[in-house]
Amino acid sequence: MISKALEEYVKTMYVLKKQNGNIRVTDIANKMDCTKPSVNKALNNLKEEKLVNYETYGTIELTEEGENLAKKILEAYDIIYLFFKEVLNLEEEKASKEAEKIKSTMTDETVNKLAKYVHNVLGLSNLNCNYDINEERCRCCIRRTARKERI
Amino acid sequence: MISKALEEYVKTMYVLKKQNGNIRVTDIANKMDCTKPSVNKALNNLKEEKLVNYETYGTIELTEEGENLAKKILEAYDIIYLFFKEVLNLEEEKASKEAEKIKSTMTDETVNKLAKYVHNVLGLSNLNCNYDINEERCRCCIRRTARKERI
DNA sequence: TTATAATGTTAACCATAACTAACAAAAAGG
DNA sequence: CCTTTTTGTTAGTTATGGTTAACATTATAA
Repeated sequence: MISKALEEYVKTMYVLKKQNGNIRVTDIANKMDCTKPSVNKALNNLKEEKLVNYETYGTIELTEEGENLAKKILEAYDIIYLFFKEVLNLEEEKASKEAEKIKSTMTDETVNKLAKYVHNVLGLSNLNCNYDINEERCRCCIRRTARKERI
Repeated sequence: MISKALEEYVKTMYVLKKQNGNIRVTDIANKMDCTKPSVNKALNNLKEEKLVNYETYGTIELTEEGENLAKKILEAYDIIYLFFKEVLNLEEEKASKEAEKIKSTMTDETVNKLAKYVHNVLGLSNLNCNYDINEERCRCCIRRTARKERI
C-alpha cells in the first residue's frame, strides 16, 4: 500500500493529463502547492512502485496501474463529496475539503456502500444500482456530474 | 493544530483514565501498540502543547484542554461509527476501522451535521435534536450507547 | 545559433514519528 | 533493607515527506 501523500500525486497527475494532455513537474508542484524537488522525489518513489513511467528529463506518464489508482481515488472523492453536499447539506467548499481528507482512507467496500446509499437517498434510486468503482460511468446517474464539477 | 498522531495519544490517555483511574506510559504503549520511548516523546510534545501535565517519573494527567480534545475525538468517532454501522450497514469491525481513520479529520460542523442526520435516519428522530459535540450527553439518544460499546 | 528563460534534478537539511539499545528510577518481594 | 523486577527515560537510528540552494538541461526568442 502506498502512502496517502503519494496517492495525492497520482491523482494530481491524472487530472493534469486530462486537462493539459501532458504531465509536468512544475504543474504538479503548482497544483499541489509544493516545490519541484518534492515532486521529483515523489516521482522516483512512484516509479519504484510502477505507478509512473518516466526517465530523467523525460515525459511523465501514469502506468495503467497508476491510472486505475487515480480513478479509484477520484471516484471515492466524488461519492463522498456528494454525500456531504447533497445529503448533509454542507457548503460546496466544505464538502470538498472534507471529501479530500477522507477519500484516501476508505476501503472500496465502504465507498461502494456509500455510493449506493447516496444514490438511493437522492431519489436517483434504483435499488439495483450497478455502481462499481472500476467502471467508467455509473449507469444510473451521479458520477459524471460530480466528476465534471471538480475537474 | 496538533497532529493526528498526538491526538491519538490524547484519546488513549482519556480512555485509560476512565478505565484505570490513572495513566501510565506502559499502558499507553500497550493500547497503542507502540514502544515506551514513543509514548515518552509524545508526552513531552503534549506537555509543550499544554494538553498534558506531567513531570519526569511523575503522574500523567490530561489538562482540561486535553480532556476536551479527547471528548471531541471520541464524540466524532461515536457518530461516524454509528453512521457506518447502522446507516451503511458495515460490519462492526469495519465500521470501527473506518471511523478510526476519519474521526480526526472532520470539522466540528461536519460532525454535528452528521450526528443530526444519523439521529433522524435512525428514527430517533427529533428534528430539534440538541446534539452538541461539547455536551456530556446527547439529549435524545444515541451518544451514550455508542460510547459504552467502545470503551 | 547562441544567450536567456523556464524547467527539472541533485544535494543537504529539517521535522515528525516511529524504532532499538542502554540506562535510571521506583516498586515489590524476600 | 537490599535485590530484583517493572516502569520510565535518554540517546542514537530510520523512514517519510517536506524544504532551500545550487546546478543541469531543455526550450524560446533575438
